[in-house]
Parts: sequence; C-alpha cells; structure tokens
Amino acid sequence: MVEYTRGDVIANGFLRALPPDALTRLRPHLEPVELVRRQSIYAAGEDPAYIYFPIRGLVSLVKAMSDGRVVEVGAVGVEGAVCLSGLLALPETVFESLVQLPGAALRIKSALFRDEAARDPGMADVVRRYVAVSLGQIAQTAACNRLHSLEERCCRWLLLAHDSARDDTFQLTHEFLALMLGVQRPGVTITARALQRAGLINYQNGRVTVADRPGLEANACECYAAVRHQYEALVERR
Amino acid sequence: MVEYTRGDVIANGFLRALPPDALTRLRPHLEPVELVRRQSIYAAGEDPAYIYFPIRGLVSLVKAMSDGRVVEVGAVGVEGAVCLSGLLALPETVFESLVQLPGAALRIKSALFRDEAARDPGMADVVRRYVAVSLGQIAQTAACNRLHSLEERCCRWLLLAHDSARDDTFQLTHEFLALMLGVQRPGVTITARALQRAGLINYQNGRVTVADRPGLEANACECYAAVRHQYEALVERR
DNA sequence: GTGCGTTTGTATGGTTTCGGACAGACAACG
DNA sequence: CGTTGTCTGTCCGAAACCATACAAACGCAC
Repeated sequence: MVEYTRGDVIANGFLRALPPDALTRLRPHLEPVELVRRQSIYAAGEDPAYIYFPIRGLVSLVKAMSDGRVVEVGAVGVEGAVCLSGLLALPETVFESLVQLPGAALRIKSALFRDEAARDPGMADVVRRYVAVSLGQIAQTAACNRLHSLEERCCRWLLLAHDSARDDTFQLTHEFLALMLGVQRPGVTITARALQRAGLINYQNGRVTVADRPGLEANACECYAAVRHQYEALVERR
Repeated sequence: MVEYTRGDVIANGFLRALPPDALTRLRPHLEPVELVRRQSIYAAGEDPAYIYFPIRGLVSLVKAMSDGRVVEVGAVGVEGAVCLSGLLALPETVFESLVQLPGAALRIKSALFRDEAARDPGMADVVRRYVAVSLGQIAQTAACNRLHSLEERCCRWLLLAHDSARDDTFQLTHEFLALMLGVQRPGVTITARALQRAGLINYQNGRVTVADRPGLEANACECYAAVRHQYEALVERR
C-alpha cells in the first residue's frame, strides 16, 4: 500500500492547493499507483486518460524529435500534476512524459477531474494557475537551454530531483541525465566528476547522493529559484 | 483606421476559431491598435490588462534573465493571441512580450474577455486549446534551442516572421535576431550571408526579403512544421 | 554632400560541446 | 568464481559558438 499522506497532510502540492471541499470530493477517486523508472506515463498525441499527482519521484516532460532524440522541457515532482492536457480537458497531449525517479503517485481519471473542475470555479482557478506556472517553467527551460552552461543546468536538475526524491540518494545514470539535458554523455561525466571533487555530490554507479545542497544551489543557474518562486506566488499562496 | 478584416474574414486566427456568436459578442469591444516595433506589450509579473490579437506583425514571447539577457521562447503572429495569462484569467504574467515586426492588432480588456469565456463553454474550449498549442510551441522551442543549429533556427524564425508580416520584405536587424535566438550577433551575420549566397533571402541594412520560401522550409528544422501542425490539429479544426 | 548613428562584414583566439571510441570498474547472476 | 551487462572515466579531432574588436557600408538629417 502506498502511503500518500505525511501525517495528516496530503503529500502532493497540487492537491494541497485545491479548495478543501474539492479535495474531499476527489479523494474517493484518487487511486494510488507506483511510478516505475523509465515508464512512459503518456506519449505525445495521446488521449490523456489519467492525471497523476506524484507523492514521491520525478516525472520528466520531454519533447521527442523526429530523429529520435529527446530533450527534457520540464519536470514534475511532488508539487505538481502530470498531464497538462488532461488538466485542460484536451483531446490529445502535446508532449511526452517519462518517470525519472521511481516513486508513487495518486491518479484520477481525466474525465472525472474535468467534470469536477467544470463545476467548481475555485478548482478551475488552481488548474489555470498551475498551467501558467508550467508555462513559465517550460519557458525558463527554453531560455536556460540556450544561455546556461552544462554545469549550471546539471546542478539545477539535481536540485529538482532532490526535492522530489524525498531522499539524499537516488538512482540516476550519466547516460540518462545527458539525454534529459540534451548533451553527450561524456559531458555529464566530466561535469559530475567536477561536482564530486567540489564535494557537492557523490556519484557511484547509477546512484547519486546530494552531499552539499547549498553548494548545489550556489552552482545552479537562477532558473531553479525562478521557477520555484513562480510556483509559490501563483499556486501556493491563494 | 486599421483594417482588421480581409474581405469578410477577420484577419486573426484565434478570433476566427471562436464560436461565431462569441465573436459577435466580443466584436463591439475589440479595439484596433497599432503594434510599434520593439514596443513591450507587457512585462513579466504584470497584471495583464488587455489581450491582443495581431492582424499583421509578429510579437515575441521572451524570458529575461537577471543579467539582462533575453531569449525568445515563442512567437505570436496573425494566428494567435498575445497574453496567455490574460486568457487564463491570471493576476500576473509569466514572461514578457515584445513587438518584433510592426503591424496592427485588435485588443480587448482581459476582464471582459474573461467574463465572456466564463459564460461560453465553446469559447473556453478554444482558450484551452490555444493554451495547449502555446505550451507545445514553447516546449518545442526549449528542445530546439538545445538540439538545432543556428542556421536551422534562423530559417525557422524567418518563416514564422514571413507568415505574419503579410509581405516578403520586413525590417529585422541581425542584432535583434541574434538577441531572440540567444546567440552572438556575428553568428547571425555569417548565417544570414550564407542564406543570401544560397539565394534564400536578401538582406540589406535592417531589411530582409524572403526570396525562396520553399528553400527556407527545406533548411529550417522540423520545429516550424511541428508547431504549425499542432496548431492546425488543435485550434483550426473544430 | 557631409556628418553621424546604425547596421553589416570580418577577424581572432578561446571555450564549449560534439561525435565517436575504448578501457576500466562495478554489480548482478548463474 | 567467472560471465555479462551496465555504468563511468578518459581521449581525441572536429565543429560550433563565444567574446571582443574594428572597419566598411548604408541612410537619414542637416
């Protein structure tokens, strides 16, 4: 059985941001599921059947190119909801979604969620705010991909992962991180070694341990903090 | 007086996609305005007062970094609407918006639009679809910024501009294009010269002329077509 | 037509990342 | 204990792009 609360507080930021009575109505329909590493939650162009609310683990939003290369354009952790198309009641998804760090989530049928949101303006408002934050996050990533160095982006990613792993150690190969960051694998290896020498992380065979979080924050680009602040401003404070 | 129809057809794709009766209700509130080159339509974090529907000209969505550098994360032409935050009835914008190619637009007070959208589910549906396409566009840009060469991105941008300029010639300096693409200016100069030598464009002192559109399409990355198809699938066909 | 601001063309050395390759290290399994 | 597959460390030449600088061309205003 998946434990989906921490104490009395539900362990997902999106659900926590909903009006209390909306959450009460949704609760019976929330189904706990496991997030399996590298599982594809949905592909691009699909009809979104479920909306997922991670309570542990990280899900990447990735855009795939026709030559097969993929790049991460955003990530959803324990603060968010997976499947913007589902939230927006759309007939098809606009990108793909992949589990990066294993964990667990609550999920609900998109149609059910949509009907509740249509009836409850407070709930629809949270949806719109969350969509806006996601827009901001993806836009930030677009700019970040152009302007910031591999090391900065690497630190940003590790911070994001650390937030949602609920653990200082998590599984993550250079290969996969390189794929997400849209660079060659050796580039990640060199960067990871530099971070390790600086005492920020500890890497060994597909497992990374965050050793010095403030150090990572200092080496990450501003994008990590920018997205977090936007989330706090638009979703948390209501 | 700005001419905002072409024949009987309103010259903006977003407005055209609205249910006919919704458009009829909005029409008295649509105010024609000029789009002045390099004008900032809104800054990040502002309360969005108006929503703009370009009928000629191109508006860039840009993300500004704390060091002052800016990068384009998306663009809105005659098919779209400027100010996603306004469409989503949010209290603040998540990025900035800049006029790239001068032209004209219709605008409406965000509050008015919001009230109409709240009453008309068909209209709200178009809004949601458009927001999804914008998400897709920004995500595509994020991936494009990482994977594609300057030349490919340059061609993509010129195609986008050509679509909304309603003219084969438009004003655009290397300097500004470099800013949008997030590269150094000399890089754009070299690329532009290459495209000119190949007979695709004609550049002279701040004015570019598209000479061979199919040629540009062949040299652009897949991102131009990908975004266009998504727009057609989600917004045009209803 | 002269002057001045803007725009373009070009040069150069340095850095980052690419793209591909290969050997060593680790761990899981029989 | 050895095999096998995965993961990491490293190397290399090539390409793209950075950062900066400066000169030439253009066009508008006087």
